[in-house]
Amino acid sequence: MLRTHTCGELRADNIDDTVTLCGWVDSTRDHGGAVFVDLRDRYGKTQVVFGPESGLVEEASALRSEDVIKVIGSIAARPEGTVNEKIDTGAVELRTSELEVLNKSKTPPFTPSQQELPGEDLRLKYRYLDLRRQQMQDTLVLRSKIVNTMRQYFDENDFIDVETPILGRSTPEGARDYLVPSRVHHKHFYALPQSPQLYKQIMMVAGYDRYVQVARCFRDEDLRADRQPEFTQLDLEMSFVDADDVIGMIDGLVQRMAKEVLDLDVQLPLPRMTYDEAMERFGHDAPDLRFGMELINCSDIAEKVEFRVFSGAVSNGGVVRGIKADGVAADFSRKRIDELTEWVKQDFGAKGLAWFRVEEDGSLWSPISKNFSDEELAAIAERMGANVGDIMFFIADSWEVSCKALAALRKRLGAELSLYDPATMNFSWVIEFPMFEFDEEEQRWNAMHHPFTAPREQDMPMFETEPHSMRAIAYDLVINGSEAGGGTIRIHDSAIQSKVFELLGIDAETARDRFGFLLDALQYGAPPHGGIALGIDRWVMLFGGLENIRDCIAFPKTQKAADLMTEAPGGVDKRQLRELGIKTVDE
RNA sequence: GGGGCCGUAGCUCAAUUGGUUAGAGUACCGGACUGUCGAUCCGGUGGUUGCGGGUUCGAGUCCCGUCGGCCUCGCCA
Repeated sequence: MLRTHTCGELRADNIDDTVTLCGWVDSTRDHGGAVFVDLRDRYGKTQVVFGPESGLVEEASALRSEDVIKVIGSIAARPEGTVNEKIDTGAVELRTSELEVLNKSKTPPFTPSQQELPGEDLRLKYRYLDLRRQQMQDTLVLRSKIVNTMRQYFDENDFIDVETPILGRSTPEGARDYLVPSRVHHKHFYALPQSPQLYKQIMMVAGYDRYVQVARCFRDEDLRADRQPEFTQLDLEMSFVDADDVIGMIDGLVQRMAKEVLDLDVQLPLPRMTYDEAMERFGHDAPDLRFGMELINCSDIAEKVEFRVFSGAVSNGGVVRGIKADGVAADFSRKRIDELTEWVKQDFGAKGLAWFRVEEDGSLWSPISKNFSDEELAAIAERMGANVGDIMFFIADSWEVSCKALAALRKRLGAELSLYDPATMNFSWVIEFPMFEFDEEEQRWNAMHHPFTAPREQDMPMFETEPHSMRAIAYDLVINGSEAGGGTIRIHDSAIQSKVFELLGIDAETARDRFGFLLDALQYGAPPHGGIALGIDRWVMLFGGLENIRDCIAFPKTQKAADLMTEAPGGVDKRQLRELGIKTVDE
């Protein structure tokens, strides 16, 4: 080692020690006769002093931000009154006797310690500088801790870590695949895995009854603040289990993670709610349970009123549902309400946003209140549990639109009105998801999770009669209103698998073509099995209190899926394309 | 593919809402200074206002297009 200590470990105990430190120049304070340098590495900062006796003042005054240097000197207590309480090494300083500039830095576009964060494009272009920032280091350390804790936990529980292929085969279902052309087989392509789903089921057939993997997954879809084209899952699968076993295993992980990472005691079992209840009460399959403001269904009252917007929505098979914000009516100007209205219209296709304010006398006021009788207004107020000063928002629309719009409104108001402490952590399960959802555009059924998800035993007779009512043995882990993981018990019976394929419109030939290897495997002694995948990037976001998935990943992509540092994706040589049998087209 | 916000000195921002020579802090360069820790003080360099077009006597400001970053709807079994 070029150094004897790190920049974060020297204390009063080290006084009079001769030490060698290496690191980056964080800042310099040049007093002419003496120069002070804060030397930084990932462990901390240490003040390095170049006094006149060192003979190094001239060299030291030429040091600039991010130069990499090595210094040798003795540790001394700082003079009375010059102790720096802000840093752990603030009681001591290094009196330099030798200075070696290991590498001079160009003037950086920004420095890791500057108070104002530069624009994100610049941070991504110079990611190596951005990663020197304390906050990025803390996050990557947190991420490492989370992954290590997971690995350790599953190792203790007899899981076997198995790597599955990155080069796989495209399956048209689900997200868009990233494709990799084959040089050997022209016109044929590998697909990068959206998840190791099929492989892990094969591992169960192979008798490795507890599989786990930290798996990179790829989906070529548009990005969001919490979505990257490549992301990491903690993927696991277990044999001879039911949903309770998988949920229980993850419960234990959550408890341990909360304790080790946040020193938080979590009571088990984690609460569970059905999908139907979540949609009814919160309009979302991953409700944030840190605050109330639940959705309240007023359809039965609304269907009888004169006001066509309300009654018409119900008679057309829709609903009228609302949420209530307690005691903050005065905070909602017409302008603010108009903004919310525009938002639910633009983003969720709502036809409008009705609202009522509870006046001092307890009556409801609204631009539309003249369309309601006093009795009807009273009924709404009673159903909503309205009190003086409350404001209520209603969506009169299809069930789906009411869910989307109100869930989004609830989430937004919850944050804007500070209805919860952002530092709180809430863990829960949402279970019994629908097996199928109907694709209106293509007029066919889709698997809500994937086509290998097992239906509940009692729902089997509904294949022919009401597939929309069938519920899957599925479970999503929800943390603070985010889906932090999801899994299912799989079908291990080929007769049931056939019925699912049939309903999904996948004929036997197509099924063979796409999943033949899995169907074959399931016929050679497949144990009952199921599993789950946890979104590691999101766990880091949630445990780190971060708003942005890019801050959880060392080298993330922009919204257009580009890497600003490497400038990927990039063009390739004609020769490379020729070898692959690929021609590009101009638009 | 749709909606929205943003782009001015290396960086973070301002520019009296279309009006004189585009400013400040910081960084950088030079000078002074032996106890600072956001060092201080003095001086200085630094601009195709993302790019292209248009409107206008006049555009950083308005309009159109385009590139890039972010948020979002669709999409993400």
